[in-house]
Amino acid sequence: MASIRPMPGQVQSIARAAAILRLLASSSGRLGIGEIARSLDLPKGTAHGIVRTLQDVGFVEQDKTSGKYQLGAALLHLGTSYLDVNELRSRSINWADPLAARSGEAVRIGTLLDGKVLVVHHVFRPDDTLQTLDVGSLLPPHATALGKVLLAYDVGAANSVMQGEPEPYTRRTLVTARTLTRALTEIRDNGWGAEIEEMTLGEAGIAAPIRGYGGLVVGAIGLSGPVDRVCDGHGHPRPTLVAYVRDAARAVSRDLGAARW
Amino acid sequence: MASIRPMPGQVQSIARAAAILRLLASSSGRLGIGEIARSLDLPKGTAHGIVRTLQDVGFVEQDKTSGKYQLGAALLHLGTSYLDVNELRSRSINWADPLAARSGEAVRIGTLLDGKVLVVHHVFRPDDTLQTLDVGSLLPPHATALGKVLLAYDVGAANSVMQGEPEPYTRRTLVTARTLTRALTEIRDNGWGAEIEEMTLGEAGIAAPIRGYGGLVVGAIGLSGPVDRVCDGHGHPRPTLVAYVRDAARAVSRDLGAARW
DNA sequence: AACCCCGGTCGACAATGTCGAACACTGTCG
DNA sequence: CGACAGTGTTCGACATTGTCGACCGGGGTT
Repeated sequence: MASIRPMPGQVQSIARAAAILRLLASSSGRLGIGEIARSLDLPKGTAHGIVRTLQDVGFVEQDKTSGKYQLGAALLHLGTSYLDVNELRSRSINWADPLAARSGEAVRIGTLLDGKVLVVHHVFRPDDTLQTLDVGSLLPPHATALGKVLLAYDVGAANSVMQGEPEPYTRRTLVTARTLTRALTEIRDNGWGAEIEEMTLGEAGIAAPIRGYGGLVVGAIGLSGPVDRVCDGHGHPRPTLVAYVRDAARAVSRDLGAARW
Repeated sequence: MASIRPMPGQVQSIARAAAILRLLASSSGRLGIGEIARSLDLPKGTAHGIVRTLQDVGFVEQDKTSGKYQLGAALLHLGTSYLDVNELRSRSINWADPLAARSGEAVRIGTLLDGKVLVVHHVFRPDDTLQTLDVGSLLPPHATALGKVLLAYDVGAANSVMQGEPEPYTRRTLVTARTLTRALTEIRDNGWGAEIEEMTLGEAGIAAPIRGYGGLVVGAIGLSGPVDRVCDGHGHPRPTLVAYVRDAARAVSRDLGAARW
């Protein structure tokens, strides 16, 4: 195989199947065999064989009329099964609700997946309504409080993010390597991080790292809401909210077995 | 392989990988390589190669201390990506909320996956609190209103369910082939179905089929709640609620392109 | 120290999946 | 209306690919 990895054994048919699934997930909507084969630089026949198998196991479905393929229902159950097993999530739940209640804001718990922030738990803002559950969503790491905290403790991910031109969502989004690195070191010094209108105007967030068994950062917990509620008059995150978030992060870390936190 | 070969070509390494994922999903908790290999009757080395690849693509994770494997985070995002594309879900959302509001009960939309009911959408009971979101869960088909409706229009699935000793959850659960077939024909005659304390005591549900493009049943929508609210004094589902459910099902079917409904 | 389990590795063999051409079909263009 | 450019799909020959079973290195328990 022309792949760059002479790793100790990789089942490339499985790797290709995974690539197809990722492709289908990224390009929202249905894809044809030709598009799939072209995007992944595979012979049409090969791609078809893989897709047929994926269809047999329920990982992809085919729209009978157009013949195009999309993700299958079996993946949904696998995904939620992952949530049931995920220790970060299960330990967080008990602490996320109180944090949302005390702060009055929406709370999310995320972990790093492939350089982006995967939301594994989400508690709605207590009073409000009409919020969309974004468990399972991928958030940009450089423009969210959760993401920046996670990057601060994962140099590899931080580097690869800075390699690839972070997208500017607002004027305040950190896009240069210099500003990002400075923000990350500041987060490491403080033990928490914030984001103010870097993702969407009028919104701000506060997050703190969650540590697992060996003291390693395995996730982050944070809240987000309107700037005027999250920040004080000086444009800084309200200290009380910061304390709430840090307390919650510490509590989850303790539950996960992180010794000295 | 041990399976028969009626199909034109199956990439068995992918099929095996899928089997491993399903196995990990079903047996909640972590599994070792040995257990996996034994359960699927594979050589240890082979199982290891597949699992290693699945780990590289993020579909499984390994607990560093115990060495055991569990589902990976990448599946969560794939699963929710499926929800974004799923037409049944996207069309249902607009009608599920009103149904929940009018009826005052929780609403769920499900489809058949591998003989069970996969929940693709879930609207909480309006007033109440403390409900767990079970999007992505698998419900027993023979003991839920959604399930029985789906079985009524899928003879294949109905047969395989009756083959395999349905589990009795309460005394009223339908477990024999005779009672089940009679219930299914009744559902077909009426165009809707109900379930009263067949899954959990004190709970009842009403459901109606959702039809897709060719008039084929592609899912079901239903509500569930306490018996005394869902049923009238005679122990029958309240006609008004039934009408609500049927109207919602018709509306979704129309959105999906089912002509004469 | 022997044992038995674990997960992980390696290499030889051949069964396996890959590949590209050809098929059947659709809609569109000239 | 015929040719074309698409589509998804099939098929069979080839050799690349993944499989397999023995072997390695550790941790527990006996």
